Amino acid sequence: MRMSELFSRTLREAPNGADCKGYEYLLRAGFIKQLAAGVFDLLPMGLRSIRKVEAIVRDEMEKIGAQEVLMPLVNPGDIWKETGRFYSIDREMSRFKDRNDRDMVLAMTHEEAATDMARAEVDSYKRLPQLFFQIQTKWRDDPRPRAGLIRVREFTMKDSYSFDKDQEGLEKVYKAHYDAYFRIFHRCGLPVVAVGSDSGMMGGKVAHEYMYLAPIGEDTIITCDKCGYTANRQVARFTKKCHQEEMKKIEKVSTPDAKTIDDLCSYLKIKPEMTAKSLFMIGAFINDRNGKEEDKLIIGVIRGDMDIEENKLQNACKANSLRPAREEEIVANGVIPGFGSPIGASKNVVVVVDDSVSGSSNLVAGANESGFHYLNTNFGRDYDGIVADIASAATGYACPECGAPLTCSKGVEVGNIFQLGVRYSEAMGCYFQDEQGVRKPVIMGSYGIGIGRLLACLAEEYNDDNGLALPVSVAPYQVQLVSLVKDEAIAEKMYSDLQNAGIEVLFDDRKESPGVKFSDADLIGLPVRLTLGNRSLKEGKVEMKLRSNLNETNMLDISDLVSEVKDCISKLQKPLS
RNA sequence: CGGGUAGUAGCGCAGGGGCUAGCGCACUUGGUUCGGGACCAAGGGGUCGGUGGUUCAAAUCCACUCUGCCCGACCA
Repeated sequence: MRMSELFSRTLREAPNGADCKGYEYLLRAGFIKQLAAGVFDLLPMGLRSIRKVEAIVRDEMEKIGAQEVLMPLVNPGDIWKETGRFYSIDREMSRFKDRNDRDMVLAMTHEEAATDMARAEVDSYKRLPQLFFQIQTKWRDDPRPRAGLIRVREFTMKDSYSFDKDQEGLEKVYKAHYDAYFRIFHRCGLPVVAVGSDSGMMGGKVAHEYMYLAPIGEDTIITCDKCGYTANRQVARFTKKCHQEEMKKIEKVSTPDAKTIDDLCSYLKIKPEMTAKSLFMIGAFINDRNGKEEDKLIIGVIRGDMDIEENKLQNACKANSLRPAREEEIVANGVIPGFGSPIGASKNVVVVVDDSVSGSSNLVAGANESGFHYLNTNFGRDYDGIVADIASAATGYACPECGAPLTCSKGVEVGNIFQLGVRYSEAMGCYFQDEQGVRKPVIMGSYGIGIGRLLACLAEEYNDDNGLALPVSVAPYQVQLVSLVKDEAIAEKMYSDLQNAGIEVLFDDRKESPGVKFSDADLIGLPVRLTLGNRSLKEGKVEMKLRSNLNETNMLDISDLVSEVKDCISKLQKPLS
C-alpha cells in the first residue's frame, strides 16, 4: 500500500478523550475512529490488524475441530423468552418491534441462537459432540463505554458453542478451548493469565476468564504468588480465621453515635473482627408463582474486618440484580441504618451471612434501635439466614490453597470460557436420545474472545513514547518502506520486489520531509522499517531497523533485500508461533 | 441513572452582548528546503451542537434539548 493513497491519515494531536496510550495511538495512527459512544469505525489499517487477529483465532478454532457458522445479530425475542433472558436482562439488551409488532432483540451473545440451531440438528448421541464458532458483531448497550476499544457497545466477538452428550465430553472440549485460547493469545503476542471466574448472566458452574493484566483493567484479579492460585475478585476465595467460644448471653448496650465499625470499636474498645456489620441491598427476585419480578431487602452480614463482595452476595441469594438500598427501604423493614442487623428485622428480608460470621461467636451487632448495639450475638441462636462465602478478597488475605498472602492486580478480560451445562438445552428443548434410548438434554459450553478488545490490549501492551509497536503477527503490514530519495525508480523497484515476494509493505511515497515520515513510521510502528536515503544508497545499501529497537541499524545490500527482509520477518514471527 | 465538564473549520484550542469570529496543525497554489514533525508567499474552508426566548443587536445572556468526555452506579 502506498501511503500517498492511504485513506486514513495520522493525527499529530490526540483527539479529546483519548485517556490511555493504546487508544490514543490507535486513533492517531489512523486505525480507528469513533462514531458514537462505544461505537467505532475500523479504518483500513485497523481492519487489517483485526483481520490478522481473526485469522489466528479462526486457525486455532479449526484446529480443535470447531466449524465456522454465522448467526444473525438480530434475533426473534421468542428464543430469548424461552430461556427467560428476555426478561432477566435489563436495558443492556436493546429491543425493537418489527413491522408486525413482533419482539426482536439485538443479540448480545448467541446461546439462544446456537441452541436453536442445535435442537434442529441434534437428536441422537450419534450426532454428538458438536462444536461450532462464529466471528460476529454483538451489541450491548453498556451504560458507560470507555477507554477506546476496551469497553464498547458494538463489538466483534469470536464465540463458540459446544454440545456434548455427557460431562466428560464437555470437560474435554472445555480443556481444548482452555489450551487453544492460550495459543491464540500467544500468537497475537498478548500476555494473559487464566483465572477462575463468575458465570454471571451466562449461568453454569465452571468458568475461566483470560485476563490481560494492566492498570487500565477494570477487573480485580486475586493472585497467590506462591502456589499460583488466581481468581477474579468476584469469586476469589480466601482462608478466614474464626474465633469460637462458648455462647454468652445477648446483651443490649448503649453506643451513642457509633454508626460505623470504627466508631463502635473505639467506643467499646474491641477489634473489628469481634463485630458483625450489615450491608443493605435491594435485590430483584423472580416470584416462582407468578413469574413476576419483585424487590426485596437483602441484609448481607459480614465480620467487621472484611468487606462484602456484591457479586458473591447476589449469587448466594439468587437475586436477578442488586442495587444499594435507600434509607426509607431499609427503615420500612424494621432496620435502623447505622445500628442495623438482621435481629428484629422484618420477615420479608433475605438474610445472607458470611461464613466468617456464622463461624464466630459472640459478635457485636446493631440492635435496630438508634444508639444501641447488642453484645454477644450468635448466628443460629439470635437470627437465621443463608450461610455463604460473601467476603471480598483483598491484599494480604490468606490463599485458600496454601495460606500465603494474596495480592491484587487489575486486568482486562479478553476471553472467557463457560461450562454451561443444561441451562439452555433444557429451557429450549435441545434433547437427544442416548445409547439406551433415554431422552437427555445436551450439555453445553460457550467460549468467547473479544476481537477488538484484544487489539486494544495489544496496542496498550506494545507502545512507547513515539507510537505503536505491534507484533508482526498482528501489525497491519510487515514492513514500512520509507523513501527519502528523489530518484523514485529505485524505491519503486524495491516496493514491487518486496510485494512480489509476498511481503506486506506500506510504502511511504509521499512528498513529505524526512521528519514527518520518520514520525509517522514510529507512530504506525510496523515491525520492520526500511529506510532508503542518499546516505546509504551511495554504497548500494538500504537501512533496516526493527520498530522494537530503533537504535540498532542493519545495512543491507539492495541485491539481498528481499531475502534479508524475509529472514528478518520470520525471525520476528518465530516466538509468536 | 446520579455528580462533574465540554460542544466554535478535518484535529487541538482561544474569544464571552456590538460592526468582517480568531490562532496552531492539516488542506490548495507557487517557490526554497530535503536523515527526525522545515521555510516564505498567496489562498480555500464556519447554520459558533439544536430549538425557543431576552435585546436595537446573541457564538456571547436565559430556558429547554441533543451529543461527547470524566467520576460513580453498571458491565459475559
